[in-house]
Amino acid sequence: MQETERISEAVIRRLPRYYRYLTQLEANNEERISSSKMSKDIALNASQIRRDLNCFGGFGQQGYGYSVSKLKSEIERILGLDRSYNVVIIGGGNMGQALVKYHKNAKKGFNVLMIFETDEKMVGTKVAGTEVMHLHDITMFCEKNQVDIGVICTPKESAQEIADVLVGAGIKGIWNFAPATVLVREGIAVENIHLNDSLYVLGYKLSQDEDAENFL
Amino acid sequence: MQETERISEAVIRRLPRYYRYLTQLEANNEERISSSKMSKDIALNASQIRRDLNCFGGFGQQGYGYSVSKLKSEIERILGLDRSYNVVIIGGGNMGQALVKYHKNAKKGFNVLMIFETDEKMVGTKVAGTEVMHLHDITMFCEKNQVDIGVICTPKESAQEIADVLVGAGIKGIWNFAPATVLVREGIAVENIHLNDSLYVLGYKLSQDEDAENFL
DNA sequence: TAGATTGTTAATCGATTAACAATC
DNA sequence: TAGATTGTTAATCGATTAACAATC
Repeated sequence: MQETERISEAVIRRLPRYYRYLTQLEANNEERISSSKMSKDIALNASQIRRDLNCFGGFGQQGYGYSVSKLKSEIERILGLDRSYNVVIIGGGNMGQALVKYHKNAKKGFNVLMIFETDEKMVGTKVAGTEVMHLHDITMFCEKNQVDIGVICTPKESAQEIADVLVGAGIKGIWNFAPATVLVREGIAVENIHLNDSLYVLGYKLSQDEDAENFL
Repeated sequence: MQETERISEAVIRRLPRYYRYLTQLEANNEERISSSKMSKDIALNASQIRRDLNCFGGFGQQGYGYSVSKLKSEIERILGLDRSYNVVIIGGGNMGQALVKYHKNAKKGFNVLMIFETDEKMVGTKVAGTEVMHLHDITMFCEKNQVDIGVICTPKESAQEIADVLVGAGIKGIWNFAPATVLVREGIAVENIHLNDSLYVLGYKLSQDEDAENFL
């Protein structure tokens, strides 16, 4: 049981990156990979890679490296990609619609059961084959269908309120696309996608690089 | 000139959060704010907040706190929200389309000039009022229109190739939505939005919380 | 002035990297 | 066996937090 010591968030956030890389290696029929080769390809320190992977158990072999397929399936297991989740989307605007389509096409394991809206004109219609239900039925629906994850795609004003409702309805994770900080009780996981924030940071970096060039 | 010492990325990534909070305070007609009140409301350590803000100069006043409007406009300036950027989107699929609409509605300062596609059926049409041009004209277009930012919304296979083309065409920043690591030369800024990665991390956290509950 | 709150230094904590012994 | 590469300890680096003097 190597997993007793809590794994830091920094490590977890690198796992999907390893996973993407391993998927690519597998597609190229590579059988083995060393931390030093990996280091070059994905621009992470080799020590760090070995340390990260070792958090979950000794997947490697001295003198050989790591088996691509074994490592890939271990990361799959750690990230829970072998499990499946029930998902609802709140808000049927641009982002909500894009996410429904995205899930339909690509994401196994995350089943979008329903979209919730307050706009009466949308209620009863379908978006990419997924039904739209009125928001006031969300608690009932989530309880009945054992929903794991709520995706918040509403305007920022309603984000916290929706989060509270979701948590009340027994949801365990929130994927938040609203440009607002949502606070939840311990034991509930929140992942934020703050598009604005990211764009602002990009803007900042651009101006920094400009300064650096003017300085030369 | 306090900005000589390089500001860490961790600090920069908190600025949009401060900014969101200040916008909200301003909407509520709050004139002043202390680091301790802020700390409670956005769940960050008060020392950290003071330290972060002080990276850019002494915006506060002992015994009083910070002026909401002054602090907000300082952060605006630091993040470059007073500037404006020329943007192109590469890939007119779900995500590309959602982003065009998003920018039309909400984002001042980021002007989407053109969408690029390889799908001949889309070329020449418009998405939410923005024209679609064939990808093979992208270099010419970017050079002619002084494009600052390229948004990659293509499948992962073409992401690196597109990034290389963009950099070759003089672009300074990349907003990457493709689930792939893009590597660029120094001086080019990249911001990644890896939706899959974020969802995987959410899945991981869910299973951790489950474990914790079983342990009780 | 007294009270409040910043700006800043010092202490702590955690994450990254280097180094190397273990071992395939 | 010799060479390669991991797993792991030790060293470094950077970020966070606590404490408090400065000052409004």
